[in-house]
Amino acid sequence: MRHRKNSNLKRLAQTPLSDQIYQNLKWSLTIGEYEPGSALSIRKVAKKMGTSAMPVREALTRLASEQLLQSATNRSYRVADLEPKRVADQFFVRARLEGIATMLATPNMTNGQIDQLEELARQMVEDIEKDDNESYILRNCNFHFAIYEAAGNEELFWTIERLWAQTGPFLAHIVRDQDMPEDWQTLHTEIAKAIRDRDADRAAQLMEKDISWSTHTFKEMER
Amino acid sequence: MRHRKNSNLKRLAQTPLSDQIYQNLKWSLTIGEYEPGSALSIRKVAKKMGTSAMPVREALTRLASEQLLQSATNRSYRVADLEPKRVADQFFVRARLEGIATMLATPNMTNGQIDQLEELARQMVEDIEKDDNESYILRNCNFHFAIYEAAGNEELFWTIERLWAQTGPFLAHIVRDQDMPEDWQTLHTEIAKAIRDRDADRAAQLMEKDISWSTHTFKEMER
DNA sequence: TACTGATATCTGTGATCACAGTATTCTTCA
DNA sequence: TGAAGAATACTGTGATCACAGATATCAGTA
Repeated sequence: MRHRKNSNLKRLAQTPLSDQIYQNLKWSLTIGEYEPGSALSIRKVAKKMGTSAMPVREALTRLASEQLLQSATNRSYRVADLEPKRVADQFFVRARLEGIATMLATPNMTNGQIDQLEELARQMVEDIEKDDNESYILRNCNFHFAIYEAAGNEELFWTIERLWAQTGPFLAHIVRDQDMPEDWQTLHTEIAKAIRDRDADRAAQLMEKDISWSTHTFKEMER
Repeated sequence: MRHRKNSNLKRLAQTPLSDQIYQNLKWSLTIGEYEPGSALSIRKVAKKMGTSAMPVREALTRLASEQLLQSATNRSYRVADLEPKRVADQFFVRARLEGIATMLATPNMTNGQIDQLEELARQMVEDIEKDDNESYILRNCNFHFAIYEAAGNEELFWTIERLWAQTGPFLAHIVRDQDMPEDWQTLHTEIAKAIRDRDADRAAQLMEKDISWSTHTFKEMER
């Protein structure tokens, strides 16, 4: 009687366990559920997920391959804990790519989609007032990705998605610990407005501003 | 008597077999050794490498995770064979990122490094005249990466490296089958000159031109 | 000859074990 | 009480097996 113990993850039609675990962990990283530097052991995660070590191991090596996790030799996997310079580099690349994506998206978005952006922006202001960081992080994520999806460039979307997962743990750290600059309250509303006006250059510029604030924060931490 | 049969890959100090295989295959993809669509079976690659299936399997899932390989359910892994639109999207992202990297690199490069660029550009002209495609591909790769390394942004470098591996099989296909436009002979020399003049904008512009030629080629294949 | 259906082979995936390192804990001695 | 060293528990990695689904091969029929 081997195999198939009772498991939390069912074997869904055709999607391998390792994929489910990979997606699962990647999302957790994106929304900052793990602190930078925290350890993830194969067997422990496997126990938590209710599977054998095998699929977890694949998921972790994949995440490490995308530099979301770090792996020293014969040491447990850890959530990447990078030099401030490196994190700033990541935010720099994000700023550029997301600017480009915004420029591409601006003429493509329907008025209905822009309505949703404005609604999200409004709710995010509420989140800040209520000090609800977790909700803010989620809505911020939805806001941005709604735009990038409209850009219509799969490769661009996918690259940005990876960068979000990479910077996720750090951004969450900032949002939770630091005071957010005041214009963050209005920035997302302005972005939605620029898209409404079909002003691609301004939308892209605001988007880069939104992200590069994080860049500056990390460059200052370097000192 | 299990384990450790005679293997082509030695267990080098601290670098896992799966890493070696991963790097090995990734490089092969970058320089276009595999045709898009060709199959890679875990057990066959393992036999060729002289290892068990285990490390090969990790390498292949990692490559698939980075979209260098495709994996249908219960089917063998294949070198990505993408829609022309998707490939064009990849080249678009590459063009932008490599433009940015060139701009960052221009003020950083030493005169000695620029000498090397010019030498490479000169040799590439020879390669075209001698119709030595494989040598051209290698030198082209070295030329570009020498610049991106000088940009001093690890994240940017790494993202571009991944995109090269993704577009590698397609670019090699173009270089081998199509006639290259005439200004390719002089483009790299011009890029080196612009960097020598410390004209970052012009260097970036030329770099984007170099890459976007591939974009247009693939957009035309779409029809 | 052309089509059909059964059989054999090959595919990735998950589980399990063996191993060699690393980290931790616990004991022992001063 | 303190430090040092041995023993134990834990880590990722590689090999091997079991399994189910997909593919290819080949025989038998019309």
